Amino acid sequence: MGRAPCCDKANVKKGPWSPEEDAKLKSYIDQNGTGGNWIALPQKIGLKRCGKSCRLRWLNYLRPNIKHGGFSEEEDNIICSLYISIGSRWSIIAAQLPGRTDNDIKNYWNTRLKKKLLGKQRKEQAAAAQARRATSLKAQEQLKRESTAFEHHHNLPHASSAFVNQTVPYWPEIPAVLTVPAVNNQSSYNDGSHHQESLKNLLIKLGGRFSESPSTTTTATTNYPVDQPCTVQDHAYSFDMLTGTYGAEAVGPAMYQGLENLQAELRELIYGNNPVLLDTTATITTGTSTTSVDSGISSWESEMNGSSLVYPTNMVSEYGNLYQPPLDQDSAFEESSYFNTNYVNACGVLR
DNA sequence: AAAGGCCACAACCGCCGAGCA
DNA sequence: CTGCTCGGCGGTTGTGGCCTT
Repeated sequence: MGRAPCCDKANVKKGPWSPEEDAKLKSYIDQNGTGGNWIALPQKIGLKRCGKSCRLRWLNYLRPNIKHGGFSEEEDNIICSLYISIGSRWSIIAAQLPGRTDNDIKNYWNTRLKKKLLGKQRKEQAAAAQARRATSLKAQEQLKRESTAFEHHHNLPHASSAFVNQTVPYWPEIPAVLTVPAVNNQSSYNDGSHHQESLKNLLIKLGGRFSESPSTTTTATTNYPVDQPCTVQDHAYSFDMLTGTYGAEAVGPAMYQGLENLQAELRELIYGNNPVLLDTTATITTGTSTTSVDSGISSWESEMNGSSLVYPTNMVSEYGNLYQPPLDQDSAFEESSYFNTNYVNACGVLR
């Protein structure tokens, strides 16, 4: 048995509000306030409306100082930035924009901002795909040359190594988690998992694809998912995402020596113009190897101030996942004045 | 000029959590 | 502790106006 309806559905009017209804509601609330009981309010003033409908009408339309339409660039940026940080918490986002309602912002996001982001994303996707094809081809050729030289040096029959015949990608998958800063004074939303989920959802909505592996948990060190297709980790390589170098236990590091350009290109490709991925604060575990690097808030902040936040679909899909800075970054962020000062330019992508 | 498609926005629906008896 | 009510929220739908063909 379901819950009792909030009102008698048969006797309430639905659909657009008439000016008379608006006037009745507004006049009553102006004089008496809501009385703390929206459900009873429509009966008091003789409106055949559901109490929730009255509340919504008041909050979204009749309330004083409500702004409609005409979002400024700054408002765009704030919405975008906060959405990336906290997800679809429209009421919180609305609280940062005086005169705007959560419904307004939600509509604006769904009808315009999201499309703007997608349009930009597609452009970047096309460019990145082109770059990746070129890089991949180059790497394949180099690998072939190295392999041939290796075989020749060790007097091995050509292409006898199973390694050569495997369809191993030239770079590892990126861990499936990523942490973004919390909004100041919104403690209920300061848990890292929520941020990860929000951003993950955003990227999925924008066309990305994520592994649902256990690595989506909030941990500073992440193992690659075991259910992924053949990846570098499967072959016991370690790969420093930041320097592009392979670990000592790697099976075939020599095959990658001399590929400095490739490393740089991969770094550019993977991290690209990406504020989070560019953050050089990862602890990345590839198989059995863990690579720790510097951590800090400042890099996130600086990147947030100057970079596109769009994650090209192909990067998300091809590399599977994003990486997560150490967890304690979240709490450090809560103590910073990040959102009081630094969120505005985060969406340069919109321009 | 008319029809169909698209878009923006208002409003509704249903779930959830807080507060209270 | 439990169950109920209400407010709040986010997702979804309906509708009217504008644009394109």
